[in-house]
Amino acid sequence: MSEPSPGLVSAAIQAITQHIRSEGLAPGDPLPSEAAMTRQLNVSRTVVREAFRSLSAMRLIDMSAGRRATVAKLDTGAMSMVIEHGITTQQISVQQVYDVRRTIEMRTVALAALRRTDQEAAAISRSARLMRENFRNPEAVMEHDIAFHEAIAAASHNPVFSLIVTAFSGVTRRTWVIGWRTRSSDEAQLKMIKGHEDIADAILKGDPRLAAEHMAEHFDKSVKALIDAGIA
Amino acid sequence: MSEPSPGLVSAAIQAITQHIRSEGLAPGDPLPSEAAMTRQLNVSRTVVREAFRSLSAMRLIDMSAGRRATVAKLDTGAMSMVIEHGITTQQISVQQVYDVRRTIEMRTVALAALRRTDQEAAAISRSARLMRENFRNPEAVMEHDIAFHEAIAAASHNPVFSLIVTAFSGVTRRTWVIGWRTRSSDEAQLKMIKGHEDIADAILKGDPRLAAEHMAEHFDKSVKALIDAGIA
DNA sequence: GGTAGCAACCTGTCATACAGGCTTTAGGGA
DNA sequence: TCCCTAAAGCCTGTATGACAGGTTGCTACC
Repeated sequence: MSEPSPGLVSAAIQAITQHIRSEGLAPGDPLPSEAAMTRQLNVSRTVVREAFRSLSAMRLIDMSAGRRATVAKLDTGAMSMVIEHGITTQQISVQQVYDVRRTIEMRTVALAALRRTDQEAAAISRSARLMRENFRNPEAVMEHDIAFHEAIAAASHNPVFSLIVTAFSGVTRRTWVIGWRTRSSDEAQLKMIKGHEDIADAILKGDPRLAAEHMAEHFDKSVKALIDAGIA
Repeated sequence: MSEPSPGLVSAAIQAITQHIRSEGLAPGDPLPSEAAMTRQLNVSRTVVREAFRSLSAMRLIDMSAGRRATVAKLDTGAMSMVIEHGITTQQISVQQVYDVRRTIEMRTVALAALRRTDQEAAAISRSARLMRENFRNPEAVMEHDIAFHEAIAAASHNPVFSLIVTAFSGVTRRTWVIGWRTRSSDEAQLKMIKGHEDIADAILKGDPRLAAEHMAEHFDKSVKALIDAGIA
């Protein structure tokens, strides 16, 4: 991927990912030690370390002192960093993120309705219930809200959806409270929570169309709330 | 984002991203030098360098010899690495990627039909035309195919969509030829190219519904081709 | 006033050193 | 013989110093 940007570190990164590929390594499998890689590539340990560290920052590998680096399980680390970077440098707007979320979650919710296990349906319902039970504590409501959406993505049984949805959670944490505040009355806030319960019920019933409808409504109201609050 | 994984490097990464945020830096703006960061954080240059290098690997910053690091424009580098990692370690399947692509591109194509400039519409049509003109050269067809989808994402005027679509391009490059081969006859191959032209025309006409329909058809046939080829 | 060249700064890479975590193994005790 | 302990040997985390080569800005000369 991308040109061999002139640099030993980039080459080392390629070599490591190439090693994972050619050896067919799975998550948890150990990688060569830094010393071994140093000899193999004939570069200094500095270069090899920077390569390992870069992959670790992207969460493609796990590093810890004393142990060799291992292949990592799929993790949203890098993706959320990219999204957050885009937001903080104003290259993407919160509204644009919500449009993407809406697009994706209209699908995850439908898939969840079709594929969810009973356990997954229960987890989704539980998050919705916890939103209501904690509704005097915005922080808690937010966390259950986020968990709700991630649980739906997980129930879609497509880890790529989970990856993307989870990557957006960081942005959500920074803007959620704004939307909450625009729902100034208890009534408005409870209505928003009701929306989540409706989604959970539709998933429980296994009705993808209904679930998608409720999800669409939820997003439309959320975006409206953000716009009312002046988020460009 | 994520726990302060015990480590000076992680702390340094946080400090740098925090600096970008608090100073409100925009793409192209320079970051502190390694030496400055070394003093500020009171750690060795080794640590600071690994932090910078990690951010550079994620394409959040640009580094080059002699110059200070600068804030980077939005780039798909990290995301495509994550996706490729998921594929090569068999944590996600090609079919799952296609499902996500279908979901997203059904939206980008509709947005493109509504928002595209004349220039963007022309670029999309051109890619489709180049597919036909080069159709004896699979490699070229593939590249124009990829460019076609990226152009549509760009015309959606939502960089997050572009980011995601482009992140998938690497996977496409590895599997595209498989789908092409299952279309064994010239007729079948030209039919697939016709599908792209239909999409381009719908975008040109500004008909989002028609564009989405053609896109759906395109993906359904592509997925079918992959399944026929035995891609799990 | 303009320009060439030098000085200062910056990143890229290397070598070395040492602290501290982990694993394995050898040895001793039961 | 078996188990348990402790030391040895790898391994990563961090620090320091050095030098090459690129970049930039300033200075002094023309």
